Amino acid sequence: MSAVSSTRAAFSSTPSTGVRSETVRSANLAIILRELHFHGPASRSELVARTGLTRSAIGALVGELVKADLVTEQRAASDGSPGRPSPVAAPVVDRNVTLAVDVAVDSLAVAAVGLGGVVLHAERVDRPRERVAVDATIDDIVAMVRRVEAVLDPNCRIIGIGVGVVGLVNRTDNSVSIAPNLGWHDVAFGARLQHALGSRTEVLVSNDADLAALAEVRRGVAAGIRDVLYVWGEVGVGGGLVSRGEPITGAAGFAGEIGHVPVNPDGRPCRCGSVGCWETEVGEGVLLERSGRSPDGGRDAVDALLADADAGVPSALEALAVQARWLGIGIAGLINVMNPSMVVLGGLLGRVHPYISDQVDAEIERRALESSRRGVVLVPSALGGDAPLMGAAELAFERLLADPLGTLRKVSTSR
Amino acid sequence: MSAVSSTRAAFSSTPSTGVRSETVRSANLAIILRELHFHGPASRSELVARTGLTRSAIGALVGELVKADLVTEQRAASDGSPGRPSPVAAPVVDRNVTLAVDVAVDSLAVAAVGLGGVVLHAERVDRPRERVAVDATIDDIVAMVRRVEAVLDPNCRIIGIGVGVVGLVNRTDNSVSIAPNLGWHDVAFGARLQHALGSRTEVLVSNDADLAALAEVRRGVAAGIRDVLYVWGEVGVGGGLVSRGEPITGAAGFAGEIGHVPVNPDGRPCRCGSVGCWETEVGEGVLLERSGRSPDGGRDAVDALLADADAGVPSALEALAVQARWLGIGIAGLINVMNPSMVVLGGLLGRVHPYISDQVDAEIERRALESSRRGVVLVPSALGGDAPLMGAAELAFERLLADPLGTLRKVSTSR
DNA sequence: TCAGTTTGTCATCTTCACCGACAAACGTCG
DNA sequence: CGACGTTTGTCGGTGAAGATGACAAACTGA
Repeated sequence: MSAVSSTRAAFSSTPSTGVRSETVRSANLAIILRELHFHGPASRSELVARTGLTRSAIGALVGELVKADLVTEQRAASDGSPGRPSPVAAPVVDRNVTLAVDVAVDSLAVAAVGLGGVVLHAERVDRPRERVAVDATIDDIVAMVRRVEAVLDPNCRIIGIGVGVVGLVNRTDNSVSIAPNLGWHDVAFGARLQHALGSRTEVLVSNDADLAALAEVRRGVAAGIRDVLYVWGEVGVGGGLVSRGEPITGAAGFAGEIGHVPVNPDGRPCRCGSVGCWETEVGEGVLLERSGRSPDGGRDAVDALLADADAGVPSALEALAVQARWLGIGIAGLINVMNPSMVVLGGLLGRVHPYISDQVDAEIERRALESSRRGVVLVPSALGGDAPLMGAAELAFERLLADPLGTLRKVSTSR
Repeated sequence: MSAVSSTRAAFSSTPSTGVRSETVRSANLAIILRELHFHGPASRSELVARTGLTRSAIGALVGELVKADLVTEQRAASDGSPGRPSPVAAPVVDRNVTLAVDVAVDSLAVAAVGLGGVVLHAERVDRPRERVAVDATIDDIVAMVRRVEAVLDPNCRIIGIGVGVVGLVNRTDNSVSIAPNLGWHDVAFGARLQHALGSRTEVLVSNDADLAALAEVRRGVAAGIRDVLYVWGEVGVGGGLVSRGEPITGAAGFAGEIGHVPVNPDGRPCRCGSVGCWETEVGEGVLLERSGRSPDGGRDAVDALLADADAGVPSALEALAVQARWLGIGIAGLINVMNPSMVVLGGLLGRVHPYISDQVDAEIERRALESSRRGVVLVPSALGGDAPLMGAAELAFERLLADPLGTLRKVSTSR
């Protein structure tokens, strides 16, 4: 079981284990820390209002977090209102840090993200196709992590390490089952990276589209929205499903492979071995092909296509129209399945969407049930290409946010 | 917000509100009551082992449940093991009852279900197409409820009332948005039925496929399995999605309309207005049509078709083969989206499955990603046609199981 | 019948949040 | 500039709930 779900089990809706008063403390500390992490600094009185706890309880809880160096308190700047000013609690950004890693197809990124979601330092390097092997990737990541660590506060704690990988990730053991774009197959990536880093904290690995969805829901366009469908498309199409504010992982963590839903059973063969998968109709390759270009023209070819569309070139408009139809068909099906209140489009699909939004909307209106689609909004991703990286950081923070002091005890002894 | 999610919010993973010691008590009472409701009678020492609470805590908690007449304690039958025997706690079935209602296409069912999931009394009546109007339906339900109530223990409490309807149900206000098979449109069904029954407890309404899924996960073939895809098909196709043991409802409760996922965009028109929805390829109508029968032959025609298949009649086998292909295509897509560990087939699809399981498996193997489908099992429904009714009862129990004493206070004052 | 084992019960302790009184720190008004 | 009202932190006391540990009860088996 992943760390996220296990630490939360104590307070889930069907807890097998009993609740003790100690659990109450940990839950209330978690509430406050989550509040500060996600919504930024807040005065004590704001915390009182939001949690419903008393002033004395909040005082004690914040005090404990301060003692643990997770939170600082500062005098409030006077805002003109009467009464004694309430000190403002803020997360200690510099000394509570997660490392986030993104293993993309042609680039590698590492970031250090402080509590509160502040990016302290980030690096992204392009890399040639020859260096995507597992060992080379791990070597490169370790080197980047060392560079990033050198910049950090020497007294800082590494709370967790989160990794996003373009591929199918088994979240029960942080291994990569298959990553076609990297040529990986059954790699115990989490364990190997952890060993290479010499870290005692578990390296959490997840699918990059799932992490992008997490990032958008936590800090992006979908912040605060509980039922979200995130669709990420470049060469392939992936997705992240969020229900009640929590990502749907599936039994082993493979959920969200929406690019391989059959939409055209007699269509093109897919690299997954099936035929007519959604990504064979909305991926970058077909779009370029339909506009008369080479399917592996890459980003530059897409730019040219969109320029053509701006200029009104018929072949470009036609290719986009076909794209719009299939995009609408796939999204409509997923709306019927999930009934989200927001659909977020990332990657290529986010770039293309402004050109075809009307056609996509029309197709959805035709294909999705009226009840299910009522109130749904389609929006482009807010975090762009760094969404998986930000999601990886959030994944690494989850353990701390679920049980602050308990996690800290483990982190401090692991050094 | 539905009662289920609101009562659980206090202990969900992201509680906005603080946790008090009173909440601890209510959570622990809930744990014990859930244990007894779902897993049957248990000795106190078993409860100690399962919850991790101490003997004294369990004693006090069980005592409180006994005082509330939710639980009885009896001396254990000696089982040959040494030591002082632990009294066995069992739910009080007869006096804690929910009413379950199932509004199906051509029948109506009402049941009284006692705590622990025991069906105390159930009635199902077929009804002609002329009586499906809202008012007639409500009249019939009220009459059936009165008959059922007459059989119950005069001292029993009605804990809740749950209703399943063949149609799209808005769970935020228990209204039926649209039920094509009944000709209903925007009906405040929950409120109207509640008024007609003269009840003060909220009548909870949900989609019948969602409820069938709930029933299968709580007490059927999928008991204890956390990620389940339930596919229910007769004339139309519906579904219930379960992730982490909890049903996925979507933003307004419309999630699970898997029958309207586009699988054949240039296929048959669907009664929903779209084209090539999954149910146009796997519903009862096409299956009969493909075997050379009238599409509205109903259950008898299906029986004849299956008899033909047993006898090896080519047209029947061919129709089933086509059915198998489309069934596999749809399920494969949903496996890629959800990564369940079990797929449950209900209704017609459950009946047909034994005839075509190999072909369906083969299609899934071709269409679903290897990682996602690994370990997935397809099984027919265990509860059959009564699954929605049983699910309605479970829906009605949820409030009590989330906060036993708090709910009881409301129930007792409402009479 | 007696030792061994398991379990219920009871008094006491610890933890944690609530409550109420008081003091501190601010703005405002005369 | 100082008194007043307002808001908020702090501190001691209270109550609820589970943990602890000693002791009694109830069963098995020799």
